[in-house]
Amino acid sequence: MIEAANKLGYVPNALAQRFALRKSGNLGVILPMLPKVNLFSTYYFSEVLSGIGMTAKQRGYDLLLLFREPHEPRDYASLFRTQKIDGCIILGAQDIPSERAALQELRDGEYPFCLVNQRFEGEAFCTVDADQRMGSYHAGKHLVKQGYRRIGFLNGPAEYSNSLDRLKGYQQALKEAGLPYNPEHVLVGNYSRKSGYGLAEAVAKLVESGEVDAVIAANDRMAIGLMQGLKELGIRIGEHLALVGCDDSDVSRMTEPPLTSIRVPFYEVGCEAASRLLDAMTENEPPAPFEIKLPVKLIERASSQVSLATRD
Amino acid sequence: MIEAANKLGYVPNALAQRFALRKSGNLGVILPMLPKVNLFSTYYFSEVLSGIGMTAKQRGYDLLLLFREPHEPRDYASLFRTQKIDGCIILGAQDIPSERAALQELRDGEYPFCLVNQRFEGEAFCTVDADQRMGSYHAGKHLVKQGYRRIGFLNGPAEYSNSLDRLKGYQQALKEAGLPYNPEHVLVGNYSRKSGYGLAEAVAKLVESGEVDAVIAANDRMAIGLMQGLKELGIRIGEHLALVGCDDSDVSRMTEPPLTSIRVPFYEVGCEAASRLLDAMTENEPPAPFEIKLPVKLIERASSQVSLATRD
DNA sequence: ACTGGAAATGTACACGCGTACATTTTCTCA
DNA sequence: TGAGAAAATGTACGCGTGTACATTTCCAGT
Repeated sequence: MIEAANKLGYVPNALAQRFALRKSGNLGVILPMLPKVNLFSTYYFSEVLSGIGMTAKQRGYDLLLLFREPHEPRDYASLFRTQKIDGCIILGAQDIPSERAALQELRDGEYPFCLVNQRFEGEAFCTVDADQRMGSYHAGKHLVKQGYRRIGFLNGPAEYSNSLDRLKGYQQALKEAGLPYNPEHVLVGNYSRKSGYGLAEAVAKLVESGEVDAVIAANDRMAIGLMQGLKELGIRIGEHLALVGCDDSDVSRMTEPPLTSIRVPFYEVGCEAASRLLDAMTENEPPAPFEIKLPVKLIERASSQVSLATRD
Repeated sequence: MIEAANKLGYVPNALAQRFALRKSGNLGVILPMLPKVNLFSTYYFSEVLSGIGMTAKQRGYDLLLLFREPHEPRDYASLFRTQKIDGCIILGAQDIPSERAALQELRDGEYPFCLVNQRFEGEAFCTVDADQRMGSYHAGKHLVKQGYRRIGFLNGPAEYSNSLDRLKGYQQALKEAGLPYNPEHVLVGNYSRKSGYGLAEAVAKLVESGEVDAVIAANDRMAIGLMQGLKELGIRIGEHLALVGCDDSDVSRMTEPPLTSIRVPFYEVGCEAASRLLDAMTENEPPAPFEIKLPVKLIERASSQVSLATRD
């Protein structure tokens, strides 16, 4: 019977199946448009996306890619109302009112969703994140161990919870080492290479005045921009200044000197988010909120070596 | 009437609409799994994907992302048979028998599809590509103009048509400059940084024996790997050897010295592929094959400057 | 051989929309 | 005011599957 159908070339029509089941079978992935203006690294997105994609595939879901243009109103709920998706994962979310409102609407409608790399203070959403706080904590500890005592911090914008996490880890490392926290040693870029480059002068001043001998950057792109800017100003990384990045992206291996960085398991983050979300979707109760933090790892390279610290 | 419906909170059900119309409304994008093993650059995929995504969005199509695992059988046609997609764009296709068979099946079934950055000799498929041949031709001309006369070539595997295109452009540039073509000056990697790194010794020998004073690499990743390997062997780019990459990826700006490279309009490639394919899909005749080649542009940076060439 | 229950098979309907066609209403012009 | 055309509204059905329920078949136990 079944083999007869196969021989006749019958293939079930996914459209009709899904209509009958009232399930789209689609897992939506919402992500900001990222061409040209590479605020986020493509490395980050492709890793997370691959993780989501693999997990969804294994569990029989298709991936619907939903690009959000920068200033488009965030109406995630109608994707559910129109039955285009059965659940969604949101990448590159920001802690701004319109985003919060859109997410609250999802929660109130009991639509299953999961945030990646962004948490919202005071809200019990499902979130999978890397332990960014521990990341910059380890970076700070590492620099202290290498003998650096005047550690600056190059952070990203506050609308990303990761920025706050990283700052906390940095502060914690300073505190444990008995070093003072000085807000003037914290600079803020926007995660782009250019913003790092643009802050090179400010960092140079801090270095030249002896206020700072090491910098932790909140991502590799800014770290690399900073490296380039500092180089033009005659400041050599690994000699005049130690530098630690974050993401352990491809480019961290390609700089001169290679960049010490914090490895974030982005692929696993994607897997975890998809896996948890799909779990919640199969039991059709309102999904229980969770906050996962995956461990990160410091990858030591030459940019944070001991060279200058030993000289005083 | 219509406003009444809106007030009552009616939203049309996309599932039912599509079922009734017998159209999925989905544009499939097939791409190889790319985590960890970064044979392809994430830059390439995210640019092309963004271009496709924007175009599809404007025209009311959703994007269905279909990851293909390396050794999975390529059954693209059943995506159409099950009505999961109405058309598809294939990224990272390879010229190997199983791929050709899968594509021929699509064509025989008159399923609309478009290849990106891969052409198949002897087949009339729809293709959008960058003019890679002109790219390495310009690179060659540029190096000749800078005074280099012993130009080597670091290519990628032959199952990508772009590799052959680039080789042809390289040969053409040599010919026009009256320089001999020597197959021993062509090395083959696999587009990964590591493969470039691994070929550094071979290149070093060619440089030290005076057989080669410049190299064109088929992508930036291999060029950067090569740079790193050569550096460890004491050969300095821009001094002992000129180097040109291809892709003009982010990293080309981050190397030391910055890498001359060929800018490929990947975003536009994505737009063009999606746009043409959607055009073909709306007229529901069997799609007329096309082969588009988008122009590329040489971006001159320090890695191919005149420094050594002027010294002899 | 008869009964009871499990398994296999058959049947009818619902899902929510688009569409074609029938019906009603509105409008135009004589 | 009425005829005719044009527009608005109403109605019925089909799309291909899942599912619940009715029916039949099968089989074991007595």
